[in-house]
Amino acid sequence: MANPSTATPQPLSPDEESLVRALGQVMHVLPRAIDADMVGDRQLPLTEYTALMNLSETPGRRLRMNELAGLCHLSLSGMTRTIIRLETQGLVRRERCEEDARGWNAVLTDAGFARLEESWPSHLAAVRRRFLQHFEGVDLARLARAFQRAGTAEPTD
Amino acid sequence: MANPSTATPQPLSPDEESLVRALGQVMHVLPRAIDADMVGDRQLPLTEYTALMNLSETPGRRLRMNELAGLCHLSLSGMTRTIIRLETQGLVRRERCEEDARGWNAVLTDAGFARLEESWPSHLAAVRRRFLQHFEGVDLARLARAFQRAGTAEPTD
DNA sequence: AACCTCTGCTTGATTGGTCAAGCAAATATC
DNA sequence: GATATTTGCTTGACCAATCAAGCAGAGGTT
Repeated sequence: MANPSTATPQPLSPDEESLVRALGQVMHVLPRAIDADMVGDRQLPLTEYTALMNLSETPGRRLRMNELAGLCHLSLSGMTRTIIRLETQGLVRRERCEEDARGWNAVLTDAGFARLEESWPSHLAAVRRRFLQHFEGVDLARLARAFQRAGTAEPTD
Repeated sequence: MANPSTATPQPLSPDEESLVRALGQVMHVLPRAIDADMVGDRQLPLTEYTALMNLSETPGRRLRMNELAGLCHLSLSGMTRTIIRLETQGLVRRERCEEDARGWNAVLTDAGFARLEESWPSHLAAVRRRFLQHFEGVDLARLARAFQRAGTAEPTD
């Protein structure tokens, strides 16, 4: 990508403009709102909830730090720190990886699973109230595909 | 909000589930990608760009800290710090507010405006490539309205 | 088997944000 | 018009994330 903006692209149309602005606002408001709902409700911040949730969906309820970080959209060091927080609460335990002694597995404890079960209704409700509720009548599957493209695709140069 | 999750709401459908996951990813990836494009291109981080942009769209190219913070989706103290960064680069100047001596106006300097003009093609290109491009064929106006609701609405209890 | 080099994770330093406390000007109340 | 309260912004303390450097185990090459 030597100089991606040699030619100035088409300015945004009014619809594009308001979509971009609205997305900016949602990206700011939504995680805070959901996090606040959950913390107020069950004392479990969104980052930690996400980690527990991803662990719970996995056979053996365990994941390598690497993979978990990817699933949580966190850097490896951010993940380390999150797991440490969870470990001190007894919600997660770390075990050396059997096939590769450099690796660690984060393992969901029974307490962690219980905590997750306790929290998920609160999370679910927050997601519905704060987000999904406002998309009645929108083609969700199509929208999801568009977001997946935007989230994963490399930009066309 | 005494206990918003007394009744467990309906679990997410597969479409809802993947929309939520995809949104999570986009919220993580998109600002970083755009910011990286812009920093690589013009050395102007997204937060600072947003501040300059909002100032430029205003009569007199000036705004009270309060209003600017709202437009930039930043806390007042976060805004103070951003403006300080911009001030040391000479892109913004602060002036006591005439009608209310407690208040400050952030004023876009000529250098700041020039910097913005220099950067906006890069920002525009990034937004198109990283985001809008993936929404061909989607009803943008309708989508924008849904996001506005999600961003501004108080949740229904 | 001794030696790179690579990989998986942690740790230290920094950053960009938040909240709470502080300060100075404005406004209301008596 | 003095005092109390509120408002607008800044400052200090903190926090959760990042990046870069470090360390220990794995794996190849000779």
